[in-house]
Amino acid sequence: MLTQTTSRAGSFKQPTMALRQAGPASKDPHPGTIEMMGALVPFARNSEIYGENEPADYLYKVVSGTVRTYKVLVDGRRQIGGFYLPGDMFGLETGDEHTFSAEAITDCKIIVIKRSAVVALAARDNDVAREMWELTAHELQRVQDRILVLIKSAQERVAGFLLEMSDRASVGGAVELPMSRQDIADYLGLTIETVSRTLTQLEKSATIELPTSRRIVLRNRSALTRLNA
Amino acid sequence: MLTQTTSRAGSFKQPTMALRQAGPASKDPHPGTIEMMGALVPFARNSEIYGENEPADYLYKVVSGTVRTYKVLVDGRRQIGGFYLPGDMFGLETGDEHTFSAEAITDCKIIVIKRSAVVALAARDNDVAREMWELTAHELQRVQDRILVLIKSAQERVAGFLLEMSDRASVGGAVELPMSRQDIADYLGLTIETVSRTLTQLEKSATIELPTSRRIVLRNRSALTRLNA
DNA sequence: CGACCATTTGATATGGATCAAGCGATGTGG
DNA sequence: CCACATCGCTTGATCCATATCAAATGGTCG
Repeated sequence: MLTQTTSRAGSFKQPTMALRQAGPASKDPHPGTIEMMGALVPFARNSEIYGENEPADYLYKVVSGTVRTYKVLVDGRRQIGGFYLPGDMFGLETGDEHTFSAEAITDCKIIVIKRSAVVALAARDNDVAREMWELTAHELQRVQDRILVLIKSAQERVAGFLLEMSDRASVGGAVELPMSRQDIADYLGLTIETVSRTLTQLEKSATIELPTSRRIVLRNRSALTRLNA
Repeated sequence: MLTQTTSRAGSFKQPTMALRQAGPASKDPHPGTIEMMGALVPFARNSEIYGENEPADYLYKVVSGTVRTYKVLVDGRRQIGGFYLPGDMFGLETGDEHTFSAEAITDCKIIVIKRSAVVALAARDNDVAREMWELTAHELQRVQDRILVLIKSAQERVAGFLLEMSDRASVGGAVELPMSRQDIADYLGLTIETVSRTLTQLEKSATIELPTSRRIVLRNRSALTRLNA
């Protein structure tokens, strides 16, 4: 069902990074403290950040670039869990192991934070514990919303996606898509052909413009909102 | 798309309950403390426990019976967020308002816990804060899994549902379904007809038995697992 | 320029939705 | 206690949105 487009280019994984350990960060913490506890690590386009079933020893925060998390089913279908843009945290899935894999879609700079340090700190500092709770709750909200997306029609999914991205990756009137059609399809639970067709359809109805395949101008936002049902 | 089967029978909502307030529970807390802070409230079959967009002032834990959470889209489609059986907590969605509604599928007894009390306690007690984090993370895990379900075929969804329910509501070899076909359909993102047809199909292939429509015997669990892909 | 990869476009197939009856269990009123 | 209405479920016939298969186009990089 999926033609394994997912290139696994320079699979270099956890690059034995010199983590600046939590050190003095333990005193005087405040909201936003958590990211102070990590090291800034660069990841190349298409490189793996972590793999499914690996121990979830780290949390991640995007500084620049875009990340996708995903899961590949036995039959090859790939479901993208989410796209993470600068400012977003990811990797805070539940248990001891990651339930998704994560890859850099573009070259990225990512803050990598040792989970044990956060957990230890959270045990002493309520603000940190609450920040973790809030981050998890926020992620829960995001995933809840995705469930609603997956029961909608192709038009509704694509319209919703465009609106979502325009809120998150808008650069002067246009949406700049860092991800491929295959990524979008696997995110929305559609095929690339359906995504492509839906976009051209929206273009023909003057709802959007497609200067290039990765750049989209929303011409009629209310029409999209209406489609979003 | 949905023939609003969702009866709103005795819509009596928050029954001005005399909440046994947190009182002495604030001292000596330990894992599992949270539920000690609530009152046991009965809800009748099909009654609303809370509505979408209502302030999320309470958390809930099922003692007996079954609960569904759901959301109705503008066009009438209904998506069930989850089924909650004895021992399960629900209502811990993110922000200040519930993003789903909750109804009793059967007569229920439910522990109702004031959120503000939990939050206040969590601010002082790390174990409580961590318990909340874990509960939220657990719910996140559950919703993550549901996303994968929604990209699968009808057979896969139904097979997965049966396996899930047999782990959760098995009574001596048979699965006892508290919910209607419409509930199952709205949970899996299918129609009642497709759910029904898939079940008869599984019955014909001797994978399951259907002594009654609400009672299902799994005859060939490995076949279901295989279908579950 | 030519090879390659991403995207679009076209033709056809199909799984599940929709529309429409039928059927069995449950409950109600005569 | 039975006739009948109701409700939840199943089954059948048809339709349609999206997948699948296939090919053309366009953009990028050596």
